[in-house]
Amino acid sequence: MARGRRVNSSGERSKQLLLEKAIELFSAHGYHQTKISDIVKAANLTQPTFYLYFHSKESLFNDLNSEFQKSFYDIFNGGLAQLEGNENVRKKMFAMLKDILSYFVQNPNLTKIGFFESAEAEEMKRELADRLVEIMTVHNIQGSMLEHVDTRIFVESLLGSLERLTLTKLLTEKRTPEMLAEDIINIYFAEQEELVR
Amino acid sequence: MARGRRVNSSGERSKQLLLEKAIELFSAHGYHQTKISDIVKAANLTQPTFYLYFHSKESLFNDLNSEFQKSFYDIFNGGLAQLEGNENVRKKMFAMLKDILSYFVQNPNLTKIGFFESAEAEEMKRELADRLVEIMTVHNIQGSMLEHVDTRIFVESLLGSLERLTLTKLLTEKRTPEMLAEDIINIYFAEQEELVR
Amino acid sequence: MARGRRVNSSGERSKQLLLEKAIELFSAHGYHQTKISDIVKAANLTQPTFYLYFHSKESLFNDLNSEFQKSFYDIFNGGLAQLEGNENVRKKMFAMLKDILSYFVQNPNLTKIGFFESAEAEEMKRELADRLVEIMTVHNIQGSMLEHVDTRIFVESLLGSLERLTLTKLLTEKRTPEMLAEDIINIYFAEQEELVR
Amino acid sequence: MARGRRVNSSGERSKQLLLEKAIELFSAHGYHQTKISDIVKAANLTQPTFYLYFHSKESLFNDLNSEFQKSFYDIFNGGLAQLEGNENVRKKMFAMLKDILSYFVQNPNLTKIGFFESAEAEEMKRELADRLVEIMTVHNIQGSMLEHVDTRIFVESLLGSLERLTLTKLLTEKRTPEMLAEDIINIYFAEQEELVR
DNA sequence: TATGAATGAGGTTTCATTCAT
DNA sequence: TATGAATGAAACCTCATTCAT
Repeated sequence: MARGRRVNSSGERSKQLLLEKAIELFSAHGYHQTKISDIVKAANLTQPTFYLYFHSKESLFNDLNSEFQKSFYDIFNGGLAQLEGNENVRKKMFAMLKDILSYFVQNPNLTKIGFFESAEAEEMKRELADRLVEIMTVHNIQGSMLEHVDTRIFVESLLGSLERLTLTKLLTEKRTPEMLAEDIINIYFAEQEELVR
Repeated sequence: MARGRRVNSSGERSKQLLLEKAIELFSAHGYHQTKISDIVKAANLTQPTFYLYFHSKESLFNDLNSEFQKSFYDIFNGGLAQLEGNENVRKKMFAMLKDILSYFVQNPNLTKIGFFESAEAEEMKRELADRLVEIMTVHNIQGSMLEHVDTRIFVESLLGSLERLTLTKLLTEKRTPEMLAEDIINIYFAEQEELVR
Repeated sequence: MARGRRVNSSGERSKQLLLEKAIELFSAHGYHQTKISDIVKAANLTQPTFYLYFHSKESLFNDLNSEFQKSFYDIFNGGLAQLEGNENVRKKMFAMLKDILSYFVQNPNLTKIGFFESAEAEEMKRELADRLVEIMTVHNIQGSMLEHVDTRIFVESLLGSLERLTLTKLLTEKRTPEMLAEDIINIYFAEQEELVR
Repeated sequence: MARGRRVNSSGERSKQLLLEKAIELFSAHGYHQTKISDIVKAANLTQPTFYLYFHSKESLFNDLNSEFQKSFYDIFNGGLAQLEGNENVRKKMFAMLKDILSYFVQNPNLTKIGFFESAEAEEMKRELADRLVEIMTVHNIQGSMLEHVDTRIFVESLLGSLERLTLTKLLTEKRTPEMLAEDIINIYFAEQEELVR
């Protein structure tokens, strides 16, 4: 390939392309198995071009992770805000789950990176769990039938379900966010006369 | 500097040591971030010694994974065999979970590798889920309260809970296998007059 | 984004700017640590513009070096011409040194490049020394007190003093050309009844 | 070249070889123009071998520089200690210079690196000059004929002479340490009845 | 059995330079 | 005249693996 600018080339487009390919490859094969050479090959560009738009492989990965986390926190915090107050917990939980899962389907590869691949994902989930436990404790939420289960356990279990169902049912498009949110609600907040006591 | 066989050295001992350190490091930092040099350093041996006992880094990892899978399948299949027949499902499930979790606590690092790190883990879990779904369907198991939840979803959710609780509660020794098995049973098989119909 | 010729731009101005910045940066950080990207950034221009005016990084550096050498040779040769004849050597030497040092202070960065940085500087100094030795020998100049010192050594020593004093006292503006010329004369041509014999 | 250990190879020897070649090349072409590939090629080894013995190109260079500086400081401080007290300054100066120059001839390439190439060289020389000025001031040393020259200037001039004569006469083996030390003494400490006042 | 010594292969990153506009 | 966009070439460095002892 000759040196210099290509016909019809655009920086914005190239950067976008690299970003897309990076997300695809990172999510498909993980950080270590994705080489810069893979990314630029997929984008039909060369390695120096990568460094025109990104500082380093690591920083690109971190940026992607941050992007995910930011969006996720926004949605999660929005949902949590609704949860305060103890009526209609079931409905509110459903709404929050649906929002989260909707974001996931709309950004499947970013989700794989930020929710499953990155080192920071685990910390984020721990925080998540902490917040949920707190809210549930303060507002005295938890299905009556689960009265024998510690709230912390309840929450971690739910998180695990969310993780696995996302991976196997949502991102494989076997189920929609709505369906999955309903499933989870059915499992963790079985319908009852009164959810709180 | 001295070379050759060390006094008091035994091949088996060296191999065992390398195995242990490899398990520790792979489980702690993952495959790619664990270098052969790290393993042998931890074992106080040298790199060529590694190749005396293992064909390659990859094959060692695969061996460890296989070891885990074999044990796991044994336990799982044992449990499944009990499950056939539809009385006392709750108890049998509890027993199976307890067995699995017991194996996990006894082999925490191998579990991290074989259940969480390896590429084959996912496939194994898929199989697991398949078998569980099959059994549950054939024997018509599933709590009445979950009648609105598809069996496949139910099973994947349970698997997710198992994963996450193992990681956050069992391997951190915050909960025993018994406790955790009970928790899961309480969540997924809430006590009822009759579990099956 | 806008491309093409800027309003108010003039080729000469851009070239001059690049030249200035290049001199600054080459003199401050040396050839290898000065990147084209640094130069154009400092000049608020872009890399291709650099190649509009200069053939390459190396050729620019060489040009700068040549510019210095040319000026230097002019001054030096002028001074040498005066030196022919053996009266008033002290005064003539002083004048020559002052002229050289004046040029140095007026072109501090170019001096750093052409007198200290460039590979050719050494060759130039060798020539310089040769010429000085020749003149001094032919005209039988050299302080009586230094009768035990070989002329070549005398000259190289003086050159070394010139180098170091330029670097540490002149270019740091701790001393004027006049002062420094006098200092050197005082060291190398201590006042005597008769300078020559 | 086949992989693995070569016949008759020795780590000590390889390291030494690399060190030698590195010193040669760094001193001949400077830091930036000396590639690791050059060094290992000269040593008939491969690049990874370099990293078996040195942490990085930069650290190797720094090590070499430090080695020079340490030796130099030792010699210099030894010389300075002798200088305290004001009799026989001429002799003591001669001795010190001879020691320094002797070290230089014995380590010509290291000298080029540590005294002429490294960034730290300048700082070292500044310190050197400071110490000399201090000693000369305190002990009231300085040739009578140089009474019109500021001590600082005197010292910097001497240092410049030392630099240049080292480069052009000593390292080219045109003059021995003894001869050069004498030359410098003759220039800067012209014989007199009394050196101090 | 074990190690000292070495390397093939390949990774990330940098930089001077060039093309298309 | 000037720039946005791109790349060839090559630098430093790492790691799994292997040979000679």
